[in-house]
Amino acid sequence: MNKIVKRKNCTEWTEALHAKFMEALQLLGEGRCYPKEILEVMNVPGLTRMQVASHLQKCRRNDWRSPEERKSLLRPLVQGSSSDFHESRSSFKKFGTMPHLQIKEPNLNCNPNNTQRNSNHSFPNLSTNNTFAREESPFQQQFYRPQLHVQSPYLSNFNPFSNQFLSIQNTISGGLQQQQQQRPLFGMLYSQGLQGPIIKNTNYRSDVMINNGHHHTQSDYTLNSIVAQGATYSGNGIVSSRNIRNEISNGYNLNASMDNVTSYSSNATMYGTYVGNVAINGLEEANPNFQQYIGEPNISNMNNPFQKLETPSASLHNEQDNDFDQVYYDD
DNA sequence: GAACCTATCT
DNA sequence: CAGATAGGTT
Repeated sequence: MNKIVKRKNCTEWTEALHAKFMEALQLLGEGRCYPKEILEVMNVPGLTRMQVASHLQKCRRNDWRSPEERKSLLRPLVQGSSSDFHESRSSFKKFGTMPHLQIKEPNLNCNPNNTQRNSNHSFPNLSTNNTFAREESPFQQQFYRPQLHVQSPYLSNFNPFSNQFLSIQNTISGGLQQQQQQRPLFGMLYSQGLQGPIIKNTNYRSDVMINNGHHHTQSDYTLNSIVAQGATYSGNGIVSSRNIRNEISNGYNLNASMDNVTSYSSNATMYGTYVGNVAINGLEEANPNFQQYIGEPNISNMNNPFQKLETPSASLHNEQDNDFDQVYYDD
């Protein structure tokens, strides 16, 4: 007998296979993470689209554990947080369907510019301009369709529960709840209704900065807004990091200073998140003062990664500087 | 009707 | 529990 014969129909998603999967995602870019395409890119003989889809589902929901992880995950550690879980599940359902997105501005370099809108809540302060806010795990973004088209005055809501991903994640670690209250959101004000530069926000520790203005010269496109985001996911040898540094896209400058973002330990269900400062404005260079770095604990073992990211804002350099106004939504 | 997606089953 | 499948949606 040859080994050509398949053992079972049940493919096991090994680290390696998953790695391939992740690679495919990377390759495809945020806009096209669909089972079919992933499958094609992966180009693994026996693999079917449905299998990929299934795996994708798991990953999106953060349900998937690598075989290796499973082993080490033999510890219970349940703290009666199941209720949380269910709660989020319900809302999850509500917003579960993917929005219809339009792909726009393909030339933006910033991959993680996705937007997904699940519901629109109006947000008092920012309603005037085109405001855009979002929250999502970069990691997750990888799995979803990105490149949304952010419609003008548009504000997605900040309720963490509106975001299925977040919900799920929240359930992952107990401490999350608090994070949610921090309103991880940010706003962007586009002078000209640009759709491009959406810097995605990150989940748990997003410090928002909204710059109101006087420091800018109105150049062709001025984006008065500071947003932060960053994340890194690394698993199975795949690291996708978004270090945004003076990225220039479509004529406008994206001055993002952020040092390394987050890290994700292959086992975790989490993505750390780091929030750097991205300043998008007419200025040519990133303002050093602007830099904000939220200390990144080595999140190697993170039962509750978020906890650690909770307070760092207190130590942000920027906090005392007046160069820019910062607004933190900490409660 | 294919591809997606979520939910549910095995 | 991981992965397959059902069944609804786009």
